[in-house]
Amino acid sequence: MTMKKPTDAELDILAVLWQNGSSSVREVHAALSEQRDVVYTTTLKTMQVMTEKGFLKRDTSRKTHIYQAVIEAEMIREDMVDKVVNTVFAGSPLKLVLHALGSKSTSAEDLDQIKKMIENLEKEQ
Amino acid sequence: MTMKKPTDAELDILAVLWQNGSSSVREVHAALSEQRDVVYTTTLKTMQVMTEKGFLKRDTSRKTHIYQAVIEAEMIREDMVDKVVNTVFAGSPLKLVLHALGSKSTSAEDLDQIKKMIENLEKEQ
DNA sequence: ATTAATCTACGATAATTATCGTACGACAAA
DNA sequence: TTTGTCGTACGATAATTATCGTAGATTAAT
Repeated sequence: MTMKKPTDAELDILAVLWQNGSSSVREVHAALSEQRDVVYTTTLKTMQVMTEKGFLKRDTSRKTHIYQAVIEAEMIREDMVDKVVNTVFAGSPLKLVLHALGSKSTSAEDLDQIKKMIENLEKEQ
Repeated sequence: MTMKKPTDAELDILAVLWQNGSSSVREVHAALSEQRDVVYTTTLKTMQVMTEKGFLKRDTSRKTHIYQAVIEAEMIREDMVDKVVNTVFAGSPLKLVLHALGSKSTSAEDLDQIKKMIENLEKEQ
């Protein structure tokens, strides 16, 4: 009973729902349109398909259906990170971490949090 | 002239070539077979298509062609990490880092390296 | 020289994704 | 009540991926 993984386009829609919470197609489409060109009915259709697949569920009690993510981000993080690590980072999580720290500007607070995390990990060992 | 991104199956093949260096189809296929079930000619065909796309180039001077990756891991890291961060980590690189540190057992040496990296970043600020 | 093993070429097709257009119902405004 | 807006349903199809099977060439082994 393994949940099939969402496609690229589906992932973008899930991201919107995770970010903003349950939304109408119109709302999701507005957010998507900021990233790339897409027609309204394409978004609609994709969300309907995602509902069939079990990724989303919806409230149809009103004219404007409200969609909610069923699958949670936590459920696919592991797989996605593994894939990235095992392909473009030669299987080394360390490289991924160093890359993430290096390429993106990380705030002082964030660095603090990471240091705390490291201290905890060192205690465990 | 944007390089189109490799598909999932293609990425697996690239990973093998990045890891082991230029290889024959037979060699790549052997590595792939350890991960999942796939027929030899499928691997062959995919690698031929990848060559057409410009992801690979090959030495055909001998009977057994030797394939080499043209695209480098560095060229698509950014995009892949961005995608992961923006979808399953709510746009926060920090969350990705904490996740990577937490879920995988990180060695003391690795933690040390990260600490050094953080110190350097703090100096810069 | 046969036979067997190893490879590439390549067509075919299944499967999956991504995109749109059209139809049509509900509802509100004029 | 007619018209325009907003929404869903859904078929169709293009585009892309993924997978195999078969044919035929080359090389090695007997």
